[in-house]
Amino acid sequence: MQYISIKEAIEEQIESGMLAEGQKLPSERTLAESFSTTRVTLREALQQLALLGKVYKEERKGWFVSASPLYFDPSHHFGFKKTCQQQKRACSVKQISLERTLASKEIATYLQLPPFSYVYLYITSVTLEGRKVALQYQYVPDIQGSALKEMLEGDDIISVLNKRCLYDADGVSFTFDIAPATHFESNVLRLSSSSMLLSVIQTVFNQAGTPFLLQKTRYCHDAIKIEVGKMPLPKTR
Amino acid sequence: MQYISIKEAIEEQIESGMLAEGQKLPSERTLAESFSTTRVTLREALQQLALLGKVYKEERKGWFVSASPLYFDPSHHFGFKKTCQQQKRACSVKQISLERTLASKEIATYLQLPPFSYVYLYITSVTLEGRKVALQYQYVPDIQGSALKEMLEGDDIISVLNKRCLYDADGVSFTFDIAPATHFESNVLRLSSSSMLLSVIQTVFNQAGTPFLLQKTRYCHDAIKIEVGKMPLPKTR
DNA sequence: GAGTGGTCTAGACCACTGT
DNA sequence: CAGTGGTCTAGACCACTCC
Repeated sequence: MQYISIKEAIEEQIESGMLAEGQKLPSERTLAESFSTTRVTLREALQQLALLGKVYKEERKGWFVSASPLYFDPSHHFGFKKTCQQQKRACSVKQISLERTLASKEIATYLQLPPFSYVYLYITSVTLEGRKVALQYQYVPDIQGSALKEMLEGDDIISVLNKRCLYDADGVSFTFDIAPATHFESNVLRLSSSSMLLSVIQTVFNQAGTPFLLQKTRYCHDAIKIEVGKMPLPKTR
Repeated sequence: MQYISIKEAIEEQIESGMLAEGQKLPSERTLAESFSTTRVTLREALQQLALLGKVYKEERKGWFVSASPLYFDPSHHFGFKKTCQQQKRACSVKQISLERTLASKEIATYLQLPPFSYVYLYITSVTLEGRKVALQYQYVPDIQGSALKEMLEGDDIISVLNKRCLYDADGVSFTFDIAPATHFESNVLRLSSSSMLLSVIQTVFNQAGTPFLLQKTRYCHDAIKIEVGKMPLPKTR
């Protein structure tokens, strides 16, 4: 198993600090030659490292050393901005689109809406220290959704909704999954079309027990780790 | 992108019911010939399907169609047995090993133990309708751990511990992650050494707020889905 | 023993990136 | 335009499974 030893060799380079966080690895051809092997075998080794979260790949750009992850707690309704502030990470959340659309069956079920309901869909991207690491789809029922029209670039969706209706801070349920990136997601996050992304789907309830926000976060597993019901771990950066 | 259309062709065969749950796919060589391509490209297509959770692979056995998943809620301390009963799935939990061992740094941190503490490590495998789909590592501090000696094959660890100390049903915190299977895990679950497994790490607290059980579940993502704070979804099987 | 998946070689062409 | 990653071909040998 040649690719195992190649994996370990590159891993050691990273652990030892020879390759810094965010640094680009040499080209696949160069690396393959270094290890006297072919690109196929080399890519196998890199894919192992990607699974481990040590490296990641940008479409047609190359392979990069992963930075230390952000810890995210989906049992809160905090946005990424607040989470990043707490962990002293430089993060920016950018609007991609905002539209009113017919709720899919899945969305309607989560939000307990009747058929043919409309929802507002607010899509944002999350950039952590220069790298796009997540996409967020936020679905708001039509009733409160009109509040979003007043929203300004950079506003937190929860803050805006909070002006309209109070919510119960404990009222969050969530789901965890894994799925390959869609075409849209690959484009935005600059991933290969084959990349896998993890998903967290959070439903936020108001005090009456009615769901009023569905938040689906699709993220790169090497960049964001899920920590439920814990304080963020002390970081070593 | 030939592998995309191959992926979709096989996917359609599965969705249409031509390939039943648990059924073995034809050999890679046969499939490659069917699609007039090489094994490399074909395996790319199958890996995509594996990411989607539609198929899975057993080491040196071949590719199989995934069955519908079990929904597991880590915010409870229910074992798999109870979860399976609720969802009317045939599941068996089998002991692999039980030993007293020095707590690693990670385990000691989670269980809030001082250095050089001993823990009991109870390892079980979870078989869902004939397929091994998960491994569980359960760590119990030395104090309560001796109770495990009385445990019989098939006993639930929580039930046994419950005789010794009461616990607070809400006192569960947990973490998600993803990591490649270890050598041991590949062997037990019959996976390729390269396979990725999802992890849930649950810490169960007693009424005094002291952690008394750490439970790490390593599972195949196509076979088990995480559902937090929800009732199991209605199944269509 | 035939067939399988696991691993690997040594190329190739294309679309795209960065300069 | 040179170089890169994305994709693909057409083989090969080995260890293992299944019959």
